[in-house]
Amino acid sequence: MFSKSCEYALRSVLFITQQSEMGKKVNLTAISEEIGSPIAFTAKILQQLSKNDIIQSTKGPKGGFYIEQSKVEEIALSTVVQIFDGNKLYVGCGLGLSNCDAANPCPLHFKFVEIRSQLKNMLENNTIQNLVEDMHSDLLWLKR
Amino acid sequence: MFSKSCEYALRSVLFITQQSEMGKKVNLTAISEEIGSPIAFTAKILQQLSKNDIIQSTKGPKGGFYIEQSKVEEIALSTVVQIFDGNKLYVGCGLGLSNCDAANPCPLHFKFVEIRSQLKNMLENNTIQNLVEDMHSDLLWLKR
DNA sequence: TTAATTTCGGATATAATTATCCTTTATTAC
DNA sequence: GTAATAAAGGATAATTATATCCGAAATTAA
Repeated sequence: MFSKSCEYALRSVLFITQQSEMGKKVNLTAISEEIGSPIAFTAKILQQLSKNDIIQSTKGPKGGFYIEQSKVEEIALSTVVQIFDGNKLYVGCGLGLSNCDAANPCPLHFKFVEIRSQLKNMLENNTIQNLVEDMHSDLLWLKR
Repeated sequence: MFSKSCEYALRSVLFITQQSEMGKKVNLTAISEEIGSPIAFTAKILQQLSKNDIIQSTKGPKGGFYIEQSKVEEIALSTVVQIFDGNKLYVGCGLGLSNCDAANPCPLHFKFVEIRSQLKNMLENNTIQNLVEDMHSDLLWLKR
């Protein structure tokens, strides 16, 4: 459904948010261990998240990654997904036809439209905050 | 959503079905031209479909691919998707966590479960026949 | 039997994704 | 200022998905 990059990004963001809420910065090593992702690859993901202004970072000792509360409240999951996977997930034809749309639908068109719009809505209507709220009951689930 | 292989497979099956209903076999060249797919790659897809007993084939002049009416009526889209993409589409955690399930859910778990089950149901509850019925009004949509 | 047509199957090539390695830059503490 | 820590960024490697090529096998028609 999502690319590995996107999955790692979402998990990283959730972990960073959890730690930021406790006033803690986290470094690359801690993140990749916590979310069970390859460390060097995760570094690239975090760079992307940082460049796209989802998370913040500071270099040097006591440095690491963190996220501002305003971002936590404002940023939807769709924003993160967009950065890594674009909009291919909920845009385009289920059969891969480039000229398929409502006016000229392939046989699967309308069946897909509803499912995709639900997925889109889910990602657009849930902020990072919404997810982290659900996390508090169980802190173990980020490990793979 | 689906892999290229899976998309080509679904489109091939639809075209073959359409032609089989008119009593015609179709060869590789015709299929790849009709559905707009790379010819040699499509050959591999058709081999897979044939080995998995979705479609039939005969070699030699006047040979080609066709599909039995019983298959058209019985085979669900999920069967084709399963062959090429396995069940990764509607199974497993949205965040890629291996130990995520209803008993130990990640934050996205229940939000994904419903969307995925809809997708699963859509693929399981629609036979090739169902799709081809929708095709008759417009024969052009398979071209990409 | 020969030639033409068509699928089958193995080997290989290309592209995209995932992943690693290493050097540079910034920051902190001493 | 030196050493340690940590992110940033460039180069490269490994893996998977996508795609091509070519010869073999089967079938048909003449």
